[in-house]
Amino acid sequence: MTLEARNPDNTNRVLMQIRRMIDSGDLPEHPRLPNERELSTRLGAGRRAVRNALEALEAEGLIWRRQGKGTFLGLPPDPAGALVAEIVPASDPLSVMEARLYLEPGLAELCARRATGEDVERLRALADRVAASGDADSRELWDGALHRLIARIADNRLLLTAFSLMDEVRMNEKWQRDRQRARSAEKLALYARQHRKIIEAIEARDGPGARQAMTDHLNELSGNLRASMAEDDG
Amino acid sequence: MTLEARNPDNTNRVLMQIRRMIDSGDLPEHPRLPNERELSTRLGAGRRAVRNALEALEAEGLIWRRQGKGTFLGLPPDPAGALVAEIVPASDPLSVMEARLYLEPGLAELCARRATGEDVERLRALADRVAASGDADSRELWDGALHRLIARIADNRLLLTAFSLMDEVRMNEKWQRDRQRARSAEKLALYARQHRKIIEAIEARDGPGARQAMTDHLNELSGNLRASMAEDDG
DNA sequence: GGTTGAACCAATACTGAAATGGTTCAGTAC
DNA sequence: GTACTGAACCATTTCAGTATTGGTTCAACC
Repeated sequence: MTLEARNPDNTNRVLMQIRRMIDSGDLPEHPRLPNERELSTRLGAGRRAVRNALEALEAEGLIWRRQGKGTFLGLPPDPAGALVAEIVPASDPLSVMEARLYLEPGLAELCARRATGEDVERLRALADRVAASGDADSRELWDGALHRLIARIADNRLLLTAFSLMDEVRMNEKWQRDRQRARSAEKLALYARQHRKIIEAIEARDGPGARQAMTDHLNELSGNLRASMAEDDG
Repeated sequence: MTLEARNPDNTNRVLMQIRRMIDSGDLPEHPRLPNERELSTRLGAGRRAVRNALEALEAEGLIWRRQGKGTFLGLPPDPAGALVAEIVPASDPLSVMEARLYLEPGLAELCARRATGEDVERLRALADRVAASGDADSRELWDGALHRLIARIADNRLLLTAFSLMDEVRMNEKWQRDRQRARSAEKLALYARQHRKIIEAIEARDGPGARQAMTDHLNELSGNLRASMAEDDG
């Protein structure tokens, strides 16, 4: 045998193909990528080439992998998440939004103090994915990853756990997730601008600016949530 | 057949027998009791009688039961405790103080918005207790109660859970509790003034003022902590 | 150097049987 | 009616065995 064994730049070819898969977002089981063996056969490359490509994507913070589990889009879950889920209190959408308003601006401020250049690159990559996402599911995925990365970069274990607490509740309350979805292209463009502004302040090490930008962003989300709830009541 | 079906006070007899088992402590797998069916046959009673006895013991807090799991001596495991246990080794006094600085000012602001006249009275009573305490232990106790009440009045379950988490971690960091103790009468007087200022802002429904007053207070505590740590290093 | 294919390792998920507390019901004895 | 027994069934959890998946190593090929 010894079919084709040479494809000098297969790693890069596969990398770009997987990048396209991520961009288009058409995955059989959405947040999860096909396993390495299947990617290998489907893309006509060795498993080594596939793994090289995945390693690059993981370094960029676009995917995460776990032995025995699989490869997934976004950021890895907080290790304390399982424990956190045990104590999440029941909350209504408005109080969850209130908690976000009181937690995340502070996290953005700390993030601005502590982010490295590499961190900023990752934040940008995630913000780009939010903007490039065609469907609401992908947007939600990447938006969640962006906010979580800010919380992680803030680098305070207790505050990160508090964030996870809030995030768990938010994820569990599926009934109201639709409400937080942008209803128009204008809103989407606004969110993209707000994300950019937050990241720019972080890059400039402007803590108060990052805090303010995050506050503005969440106030916008909060307003939309209230409007959507009032709409249903009326 | 229909052997003995009457044992008019079987529940009580079984209850006492199980009590003896617990007292003597000779259980095959120690913290765990034999399952209900086995107890039933071994003690010559119906399962109903055994369950009645176990219900009484559970109400007393001597045992706890979980479907599919078993019956065990002592109190049920506390999920929050497990979370705290995981966070404590990964956190140092400064990061806990940082979390306080990012959580409590917001709680004070919410508190100012939501406190009733009765709430303010209770806050004042606690602040008086702090000021009147003669020893460091009781000061710590009442000071903790004051800050916790502010968090409760803020009336957001998520933020309250986050605060409780932080509070428990703080309590668990025994190695550094001495450091946070005021070292002089001047400091004590300053803390008393700061507490008063926080409560006055809350009473005046001045959210930003309460936030600022709490920030000032925590910054003072933070400065003392740093000074005490630098002292030990030098 | 990079690539391929194959095998093996280690962590995780999955499946099905068994164990366990929770519940209901008919029957029995007082 | 009240209390107890026995049996059946339900819901949750555990456990053991299997399959899946990423992680690693190796020989061979260009």
